Amino acid sequence: MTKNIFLLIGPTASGKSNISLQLTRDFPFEVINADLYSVYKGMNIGTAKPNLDEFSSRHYLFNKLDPDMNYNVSEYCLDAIDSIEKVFANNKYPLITGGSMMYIYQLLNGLSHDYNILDSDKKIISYILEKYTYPEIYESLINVKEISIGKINPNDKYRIEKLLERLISPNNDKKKYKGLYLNKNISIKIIFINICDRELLRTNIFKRTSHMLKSGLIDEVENLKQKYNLTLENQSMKAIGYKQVLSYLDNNTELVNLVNSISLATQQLAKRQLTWRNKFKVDYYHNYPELDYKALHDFISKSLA
RNA sequence: GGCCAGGUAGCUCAGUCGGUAGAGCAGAGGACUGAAAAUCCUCGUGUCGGCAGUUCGAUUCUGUCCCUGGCCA
Repeated sequence: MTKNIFLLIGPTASGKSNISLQLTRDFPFEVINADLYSVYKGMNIGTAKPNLDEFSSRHYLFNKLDPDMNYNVSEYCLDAIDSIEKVFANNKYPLITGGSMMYIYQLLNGLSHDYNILDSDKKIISYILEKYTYPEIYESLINVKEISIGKINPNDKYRIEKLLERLISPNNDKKKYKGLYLNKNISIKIIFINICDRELLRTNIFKRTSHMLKSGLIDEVENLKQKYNLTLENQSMKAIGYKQVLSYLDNNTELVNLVNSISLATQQLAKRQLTWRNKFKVDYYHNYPELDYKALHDFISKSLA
């Protein structure tokens, strides 16, 4: 028997959660979260986390970590595989839902290396980063055969730092996780929520942001900050909504500016998430704002037949 | 009403010693292997407030009018 896995992916604020709630009522699905920040406990308003009680089935990888913990793609892939196996063991189909596109992409396509960064390595890296400019480091890495510089731009500080980590870390050549696509027994169907009206999405993001603030986002952040002693340095606090509220609490700027800065960052995120559609083998486009549920329902019924 | 400062890209502003102009932000498109809600790449024609004058040529100088802000009455 072929094992079916469905992915419901798309930009933030496009309605993924509602659709997935509806789908768990109509199909034998169990939802596996693919939103990085919904993995964290207590981050509810700002991540627009669905009300988990409403799922008519079990759900996975929500509220798994405390907000002072770290997470990464590698851990996510292992957790997601584990969850997928549990869903199949339960005779249901996994519905992987979320917008952390790189996590989803690597879950499908695999990770090529296994490496761990030691604290002593981090010190070396930060020393290098202080001493040289990014283009200088880039130049020095071009001919290093252990790593591939690929399409990385000399100004891309994030990726250059990652290259250094990979180079300096031990065990950096073992195959680690090969990706769902290499498993011949499973059939993957990708449903992508495509945005046909960006302007409307923008309006709705602004409304949603205002609503989040009315619903107590500031209190949510303040409570988490106190409970876990969080700062902008914590991985969880890099989330849109959370980082802006943290600096709002520090600087006491106007509330209007807070709404605007969160909305803007969210809109820009949505655009980047949309661009990922170029890299996925999409089986079905669910068009926003129409979101024709009947057509989606038919597509899934056919896929399961 | 008088004086001063401004009116240049959707926004904030540079600039042109006279040869029709460029940054940041916004916006559009794109890339994406471990902190990715991150990071980075590409894309700039706009009556340079209106009209007139000087000039081969004015967004730039001059005059005048309009608008905005400030100060003084």
